[in-house]
Amino acid sequence: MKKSATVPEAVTLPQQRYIESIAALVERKGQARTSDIAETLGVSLPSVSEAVSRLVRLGFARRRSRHEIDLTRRGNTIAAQLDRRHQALQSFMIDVMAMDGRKADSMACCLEHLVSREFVDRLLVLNELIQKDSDCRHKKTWRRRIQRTVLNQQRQRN
Amino acid sequence: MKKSATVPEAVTLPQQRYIESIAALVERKGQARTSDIAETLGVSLPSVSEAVSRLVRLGFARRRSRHEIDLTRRGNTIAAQLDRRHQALQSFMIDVMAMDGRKADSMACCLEHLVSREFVDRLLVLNELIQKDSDCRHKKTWRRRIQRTVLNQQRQRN
DNA sequence: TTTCAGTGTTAGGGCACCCTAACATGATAA
DNA sequence: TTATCATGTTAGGGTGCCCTAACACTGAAA
Repeated sequence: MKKSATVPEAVTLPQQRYIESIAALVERKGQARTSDIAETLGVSLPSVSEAVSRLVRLGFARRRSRHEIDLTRRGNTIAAQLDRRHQALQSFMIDVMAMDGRKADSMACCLEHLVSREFVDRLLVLNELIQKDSDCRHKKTWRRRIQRTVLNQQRQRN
Repeated sequence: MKKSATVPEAVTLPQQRYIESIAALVERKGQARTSDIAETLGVSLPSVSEAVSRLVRLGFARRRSRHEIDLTRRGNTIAAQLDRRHQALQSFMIDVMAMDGRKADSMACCLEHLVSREFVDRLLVLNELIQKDSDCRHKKTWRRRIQRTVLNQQRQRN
């Protein structure tokens, strides 16, 4: 009566990346193939093969034919969540913190996997408040201040 | 002439957690023992034993005696970084987004490992701008607005 | 039909982490 | 001094994730 070694309670971070990648490929090309996933994630074919099998076993993905992989309902739910989080984070970083678009995107790619729903909900409200702040020029001012301060800091460090 | 399997370029996320835990224990009790680390991280003793050996091998930790583990200069640098990031994130979540202290803390614990220096720098400036915004009652207003909106959303979902 | 890219999967290894069981060690009580 | 308990480490196993090498399948030229 031993407790099974590792209960797969949560979808791991790499698994989330695979799910995202499949969702993006299906969206963009209508289908996701092993080699495409490998390419976009910068990983070998066997790694993808193995990971996809795992996702299928866990009920997140499906093999529709030899060359077509897609997501189940559950998989799609996760992909949608990640996308929402990504958008919220990226928008905050770009619009409020004046971060460079590419950096914001890659940062969002990291954080989206960990951020809680509540965090994102709150962030979205904040984004909007700052955006729609009509009687006050804070957004622009702050962006400038943040940008200037950080650039100065970086300059001093070099 | 094969490329060695895995180059340990980056300190992994679990490793960062061990480093943090050691730093906290040294700070609080003057020393870190295997069992204390195991307790604070909720992990078995052998796991700690193994992890500490790894950290020692990688040059982040040191065994000063049978029951004393501490960090090297490199280890301390990482611990300090993590602490700075944690503070910045937590303060943002509590003071700006009106999050509950405990939730903010645990969220910060996740994010601190992934957030870039630049992100933190910018966040700190934003925190200050909102804090010191004397001519404008935004901070309070926004906190209230965020709090109210999110609570409403949550209520509607249940 | 035979052959051969292109695409995937299996086989076989490696490392990080985590666990339970069993063993070692050291300080203190008997 | 011996018995004991607290504290650690070793042994032995699992899973996830990644890789290279070798093998399988399929569709389209030769």
